[in-house]
Amino acid sequence: MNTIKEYFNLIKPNKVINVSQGDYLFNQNDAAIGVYIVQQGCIKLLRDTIDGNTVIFYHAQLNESLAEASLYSDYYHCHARADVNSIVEFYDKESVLKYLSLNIDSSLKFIEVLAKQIQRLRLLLELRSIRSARERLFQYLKLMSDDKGVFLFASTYKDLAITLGMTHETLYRVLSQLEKDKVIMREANKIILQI
Amino acid sequence: MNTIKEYFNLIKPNKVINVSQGDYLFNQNDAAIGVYIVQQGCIKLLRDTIDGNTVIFYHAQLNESLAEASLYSDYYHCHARADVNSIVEFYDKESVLKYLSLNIDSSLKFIEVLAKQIQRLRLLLELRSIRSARERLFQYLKLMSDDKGVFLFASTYKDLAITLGMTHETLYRVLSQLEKDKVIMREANKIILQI
DNA sequence: CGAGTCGTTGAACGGAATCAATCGTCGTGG
DNA sequence: CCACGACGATTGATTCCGTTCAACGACTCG
Repeated sequence: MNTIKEYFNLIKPNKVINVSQGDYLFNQNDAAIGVYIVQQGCIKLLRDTIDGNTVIFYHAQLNESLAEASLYSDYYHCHARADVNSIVEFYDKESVLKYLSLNIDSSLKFIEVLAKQIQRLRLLLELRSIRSARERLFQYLKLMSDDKGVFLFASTYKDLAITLGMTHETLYRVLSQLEKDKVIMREANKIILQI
Repeated sequence: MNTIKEYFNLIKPNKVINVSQGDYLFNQNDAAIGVYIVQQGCIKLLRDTIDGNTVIFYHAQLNESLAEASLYSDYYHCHARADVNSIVEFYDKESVLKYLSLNIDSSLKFIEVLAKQIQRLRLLLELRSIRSARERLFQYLKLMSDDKGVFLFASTYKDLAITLGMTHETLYRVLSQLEKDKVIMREANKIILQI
């Protein structure tokens, strides 16, 4: 639903790229040559901060686009890394811009995708303004879980910690705290909110 | 340059609204009825977190649009408050969407504005991942200052503290620390980086 | 099998939040 | 017009929570 793929099908990808686990699709400050759509696997957008920490902006999943924001920028502003072996389609910038300028429906869809991105980023920013680690995690889980209170995570706890702006040690601690207080239950790769 | 105003001039605003200092143009969870462009003054987009803190997403200045991201959403996701007496133009959602669907150039410009927003938000998120308050402030100043190292702030120190995700007390402390260490100089409403 | 990484817990430290108090300024209303 | 209140700017003292450093078991992958 939040994918642009369906509105993007009149244009052919320039190429299809295999990215092995751990490899970078592109790096921060590389020339921004185009956008990508994930066909298989998952690409993570991240940046390294001056003090050696990491920020994760986005996990691009199946059919989701990435680097859209770089359409109007000369270089990429973050790294794109594959956590698992992944396949992505590449669309060069000129073709995309031309395509958008000819297909108003796609442009509108693109606007929608970008607007959603903005809301997602604002949400992350809001979360970061919650000082308490426990509360920050709890609010995140509440936001990200489905109506049954189930939160599935594709990624690792370490990544979750990064997303939440805390160390993984702190995350483990607040997780077991919340579990002890019967606020959550943990299973294989899901967390269940007790409401 | 980052304003949509110039590409938005074929459409007439539904109305022009005066917002007095301290008043809210709209509140979080109000029905999203349209977008606004600042004609005079400054509108701040903000949200309150669960623990009583505040997040500032954006300061919309002259000719900048606000609430664009709400075009595809049923309600506003944040508050919009005027810090000074301000005047804004209002464009209802349907007209804007219709206008965009008829004017490909405006759509593309809109995409550009949204892309810039995303990059700004990512920057803020990156800043939030810097743990040390001093370093966080320093990086912010480096990013936001001009090539002479001058950072002008329209707003107050308190708002700056909120933007940086720290208390105003902490901000004052690191400010005077940086000043003592001759990293910055402070004047009326500017901060000058010594490089 | 060993290297590497994730998940987990413990102990100690440090830095930012919190609480508190003061000063200056600005606007307002009696 | 001046007193008063509100709020921004500033600094001090104390507390507390998250980081940091460290160690260990489990698991995977080459």
